[in-house]
Amino acid sequence: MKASPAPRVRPTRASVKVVRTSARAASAQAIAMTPSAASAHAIGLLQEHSLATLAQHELERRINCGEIAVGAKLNEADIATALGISRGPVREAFRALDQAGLVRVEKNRGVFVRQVSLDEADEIYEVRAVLEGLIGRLAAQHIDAAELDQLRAIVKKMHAQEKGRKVEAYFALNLEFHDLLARAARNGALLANYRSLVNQLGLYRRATLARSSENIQISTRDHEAIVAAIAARNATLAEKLLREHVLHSRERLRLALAAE
Amino acid sequence: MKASPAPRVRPTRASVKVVRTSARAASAQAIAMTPSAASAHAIGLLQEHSLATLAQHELERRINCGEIAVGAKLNEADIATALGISRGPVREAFRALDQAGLVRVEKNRGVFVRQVSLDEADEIYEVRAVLEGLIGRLAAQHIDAAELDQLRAIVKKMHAQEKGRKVEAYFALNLEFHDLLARAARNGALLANYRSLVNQLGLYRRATLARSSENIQISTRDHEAIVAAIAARNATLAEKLLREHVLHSRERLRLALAAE
DNA sequence: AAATCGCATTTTGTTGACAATATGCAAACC
DNA sequence: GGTTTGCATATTGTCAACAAAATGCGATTT
Repeated sequence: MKASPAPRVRPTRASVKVVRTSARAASAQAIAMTPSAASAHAIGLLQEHSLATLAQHELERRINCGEIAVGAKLNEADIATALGISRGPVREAFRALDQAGLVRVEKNRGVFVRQVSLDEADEIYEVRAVLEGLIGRLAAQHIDAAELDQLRAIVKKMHAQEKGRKVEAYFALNLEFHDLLARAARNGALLANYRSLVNQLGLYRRATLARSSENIQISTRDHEAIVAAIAARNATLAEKLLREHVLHSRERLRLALAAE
Repeated sequence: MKASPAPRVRPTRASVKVVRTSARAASAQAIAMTPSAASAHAIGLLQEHSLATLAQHELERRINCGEIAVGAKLNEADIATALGISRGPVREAFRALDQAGLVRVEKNRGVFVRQVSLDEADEIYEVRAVLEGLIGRLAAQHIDAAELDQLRAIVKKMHAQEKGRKVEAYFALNLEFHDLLARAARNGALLANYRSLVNQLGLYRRATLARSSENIQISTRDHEAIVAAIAARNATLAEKLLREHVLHSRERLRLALAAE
């Protein structure tokens, strides 16, 4: 389910009609119910998440962290009982995940975690490169000081990891770096498409292997140059650097596979 | 969750096991069942489409052609009875459409055809511009002679429409032109993302109005230059022209709205 | 008269049951 | 021996009923 942060107009019955979550929370505060931040958060979760979206996110998590193997078959009944729900919401989650490119649904046969071949990964990387270029261009124009600081902090942490062999930690930092940049571009459609591609790239069967062989030092140098270009508000350079950075990543991935 | 440990490659009974649809169809031909093309197509449809995907495509069609208004509420029960099915498949279709960005699902309130604001349309156009640029670059490299001919035929038809006021026909040709180009790029991820964006742009509330005020002559000149660049295998020029073509379209859309 | 409250109705969320299809094994057949 | 055929099982597709929430209207209160 999408975020739909905005309008929510619904003009009917303006008197009784509340703007829902926000107005509801506001009135609760006005009456001094003072719900703890925790319970308020829980209420928000229940209001926003149906069992279907819950199942969707949980499956997404398990697929991304490798808990569910690529290519594995997802049994409706098993998943339903594992999550303590019925098959209906699980099926709905499957449809969303299929559209997101994380699983493929074969009628009367089942749903399988999508396999991304090397060729497909190449294709995805090529699209990601131009999107990332656009991210660089827009981020250079729209990023604010706080975000720039966060960017620098992430690069600093990357340096700290450089010597240690904590590849997983570096990988997480890398994701954080690029997602922060994508948000700083201030373009919702771009952000959604970027995240979708990254999600699908996570499916590439040997991604784990690739992580370990990625040349962290080079990658970190890339990141430093990118931050510098964005801090200097040089949109053209940021675009170029980010696009090339993605293509370099693809090249490193290819070399790592060839070296096997 | 049982986790289905193994990828379940299904190696068992290699003799009987078929690779499904393809092998099935092949064996049918081998036995000289010779099903008529029509019935073979029907069988394929039934094998591939569940009621959920059927509902999804039907709703997509009705939304795209304006039969279902932007912002309209989609009532589960109504749609189910209208399609002659139950609510389950309809709900599954909703999840897929939500993920595709065509509708938004609000828990306990219903699903609504997504409203795309002018700002959002701008954002989508900006993403589409870089994707279309990549399409131009790749199409210049990979397009074959038959596709080039089709491209030229479409442009020719556009010229024929130029004088007539058949805006709808021109609009359809325009879609066909760009989709053909997107296919010629030979990149599945790019094609999927491109189509998703175009689909969402179709939701822009005044798209119909914009079509009529779009300067057809300029647009057709753009198309001719694009075809020329691609025929000359000039990837760099094709990329530039297509990106600018999209941005010009956005500009025309903006002007048409401002003139209201 | 305006706002609030309560209740009937409508609509969505979830579930369990049933039907249709595919899968896997064993017997039969050449 | 290898292939086909039939049947038991498992899994998916669809449906209808139930539960929960929201909506809309009218009564009540101030």
